[in-house]
Amino acid sequence: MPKPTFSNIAPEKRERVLKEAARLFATRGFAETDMAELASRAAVSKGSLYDYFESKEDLYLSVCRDALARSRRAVYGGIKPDWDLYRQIDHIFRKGAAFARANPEYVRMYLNVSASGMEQFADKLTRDVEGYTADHLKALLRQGIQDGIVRSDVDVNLAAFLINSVYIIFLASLVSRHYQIRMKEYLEIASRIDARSATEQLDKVILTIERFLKPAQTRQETA
Amino acid sequence: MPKPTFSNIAPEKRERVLKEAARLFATRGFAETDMAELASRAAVSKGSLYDYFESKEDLYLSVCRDALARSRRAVYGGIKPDWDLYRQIDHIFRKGAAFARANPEYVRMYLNVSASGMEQFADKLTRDVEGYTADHLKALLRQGIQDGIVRSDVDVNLAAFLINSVYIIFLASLVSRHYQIRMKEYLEIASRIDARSATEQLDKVILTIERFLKPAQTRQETA
Amino acid sequence: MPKPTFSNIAPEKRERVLKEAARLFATRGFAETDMAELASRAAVSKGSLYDYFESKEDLYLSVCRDALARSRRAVYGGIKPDWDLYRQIDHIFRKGAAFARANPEYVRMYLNVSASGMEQFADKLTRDVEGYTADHLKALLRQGIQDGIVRSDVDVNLAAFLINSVYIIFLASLVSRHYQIRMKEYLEIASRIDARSATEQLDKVILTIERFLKPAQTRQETA
Amino acid sequence: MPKPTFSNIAPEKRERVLKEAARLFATRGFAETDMAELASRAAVSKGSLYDYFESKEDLYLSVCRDALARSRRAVYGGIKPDWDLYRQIDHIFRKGAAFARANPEYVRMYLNVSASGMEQFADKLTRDVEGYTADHLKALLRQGIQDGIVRSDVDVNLAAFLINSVYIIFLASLVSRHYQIRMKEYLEIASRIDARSATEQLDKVILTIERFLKPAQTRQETA
DNA sequence: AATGAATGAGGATTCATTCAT
DNA sequence: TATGAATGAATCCTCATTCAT
Repeated sequence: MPKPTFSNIAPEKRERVLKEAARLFATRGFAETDMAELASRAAVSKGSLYDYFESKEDLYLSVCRDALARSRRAVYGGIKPDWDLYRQIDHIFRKGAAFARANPEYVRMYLNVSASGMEQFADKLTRDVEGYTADHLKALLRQGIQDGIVRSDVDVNLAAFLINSVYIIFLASLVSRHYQIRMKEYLEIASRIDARSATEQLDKVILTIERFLKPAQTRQETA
Repeated sequence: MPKPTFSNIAPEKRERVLKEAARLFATRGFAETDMAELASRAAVSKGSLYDYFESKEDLYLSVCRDALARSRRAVYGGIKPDWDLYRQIDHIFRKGAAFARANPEYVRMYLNVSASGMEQFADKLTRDVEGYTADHLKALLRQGIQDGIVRSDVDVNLAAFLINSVYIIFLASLVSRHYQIRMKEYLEIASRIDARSATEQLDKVILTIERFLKPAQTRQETA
Repeated sequence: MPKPTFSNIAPEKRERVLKEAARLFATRGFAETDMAELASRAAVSKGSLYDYFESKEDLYLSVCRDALARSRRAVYGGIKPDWDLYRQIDHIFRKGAAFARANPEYVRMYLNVSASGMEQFADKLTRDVEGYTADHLKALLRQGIQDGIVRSDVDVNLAAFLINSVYIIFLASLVSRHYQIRMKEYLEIASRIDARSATEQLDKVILTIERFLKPAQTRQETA
Repeated sequence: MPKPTFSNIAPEKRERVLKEAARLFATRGFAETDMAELASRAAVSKGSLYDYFESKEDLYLSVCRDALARSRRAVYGGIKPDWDLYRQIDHIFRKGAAFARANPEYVRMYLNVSASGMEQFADKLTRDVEGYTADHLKALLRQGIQDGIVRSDVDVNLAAFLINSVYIIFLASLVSRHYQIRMKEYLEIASRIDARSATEQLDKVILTIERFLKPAQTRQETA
């Protein structure tokens, strides 16, 4: 909830503020981000920042909401409703990974919301963020079972939970130092994780999810 | 690396410092934790804290290392080497969940290391933390394949990565507000996640992992 | 000295600005009053405020002068020149108290001028405010002595000073938290000071002043 | 309620802080006083100020309480319990005036508490300050009536209220620009109010109070 | 005459760390 | 080894005033 002033200013300025805020919050974290530095990077005055947002918290929340909208557009925007579960999962994972590579700051900010001291933001953001994805995945799974392309003994809620967990950790592995190191340790990758190696792993992950979901006969056909 | 002084003081004081530090860091996060408050909670003087540790960073790192040792003991301590993969996974997940419920501060600190601004700690901790688990899981998987209790088409590294990812997210869901809300959204749990409902979900998760790993015939036998 | 612009605008707007300024200055004090808040309460733009007045100081001064004119009209307006001292004092005290109850903000602003940091305003306002009252009271006292209704041994200047002092403190006791508490402590009033109890005390104050001024024989007659 | 630290530091430093705080608060007022300037004047660091006091408010309150104790000691300290009303009033007014001349900052701070925005301080200080004086004056008046040195038709509470009102305004006239100008206007004093002219007026004020309180016969004897 | 976005100096408060005792 | 007073840079936020429209 930015102040009304924020919608009155030049769109480029608005973009600049949101973008630099995301970059800084994603680099330093909420507590360590300095409003003065943010203002100077966004080429606005400190005072203006407070004309646009009630507080640092409000700014953070606004950036998160903006990030959410953007990522949803980027990941879910191109989906055709008639695509089946597997095509949609493939699309979501690939667009998600591409988005994470192009906008690592947004994924970092997502991860930060699970850190200590960020509960206030989780309370205001998480249900919104996760509810959408959860509903989407569950609907797809249910339809998949109905259509016979998903094993009927799959627990829809748990499967959605697990698929999204893998999604989160995979994206996190593209943007957070900790998860990067971890992924390299697990997948025995020596070099920096570049687009190529990321895609390579992504292929395997998607395949694994499919194999896990498809009914026995279907799987054999695929193999 | 605490200073030598830290090993000379009374063990109860040492415990108190580590415990209160973990609690505070896990509640507030690194940046927001106040050394003065920490000192007062641990009933030592601010000066003493700096007699024991080089800096706030050093203290944080020491607490993390201590936490790692404790959690490893709690989770891997009771494992008999001759247990097979499934028995070990069951043990690890259950002990891990119990540990997370008993010591949420340690899991929270783990999560914090993936947040922005914590890269310095990830660089010093992550490989250690993850390497051990990764090696253990991979060895088990390899042995499992050799013994014919794990599907031979499983990619060992990726499977270890995925199993551990699920483990992390599950524990996170027991201690972090964000992941709690998320889990409740996915698994459609209305009430607080208590020991009972956590175990219930855990059973399903463990079962799902098994089903995913076991060769077709084995799975059919199980069913 | 508002700018000429201020006399060109709609009278209702002029009133609104003066009234809201008085209310806010009287509530927060000069330093703590925010020109932005004032503008929004008066439903004018911040820019307009500076079209009407040179500065915050100028606005404050203007409000004080306006308050002075209003209070003089309210208190001295209804006096007939042929009334004697006692009738006029009675009238002044009662109209003054009524004015204070109806417009506490003006009396509060008067009190504020004696606070630290307000010397600039005292220099510009006090002589004006006090000179008028002093002259009036002294003239009345002199006439009273001449007419034999005031003790001849009364020091006119000091008596005027004391009468007005009592007047000030009494009005202050109707509008300022500090003087309210003080009055309740002295006069042992338990409840809020309402119109009834204020009038009751006022009667006694006026009577006391009369008794103090009247020559011995006159006083006995009165008793 | 300063923090315990404040009682641990060197007494000279403690005095310095209280004294410079009183000076600055009395010069600028609460809102306009800068903690940084105060720290530098008291030759302590800004941080230390916050080791001694919870906040600016706490510091202000502490200075007021200290001022109250000092002024009470200065004014009421030398009184012998067997002195009669008139001797005590004479003593109080003269010591009060001397104290105000020697420590104008304390009287200014008293006046500030009645200004807008200072209600929080009035709530915490006024009853204490005024209760003591009120009780003292009322007891003296009651005793005076009993002893036949005070007119029996005097309303004790109101008389105490009025005497103290005159006391307040008189002291205020020694320290506040506004009340100084006002006094000069009323008493037609052209020059600065120095010790001599102040004492001169004080004599008259005390005499007037006496004349107002003494029974008719006594008064005639006095005259 | 009116608007409201923009500015940046200013001000309260915090906190890691030091050091004399 | 223990203490806790001292420091001052750092940081969030405010606000009088200006000025382009």
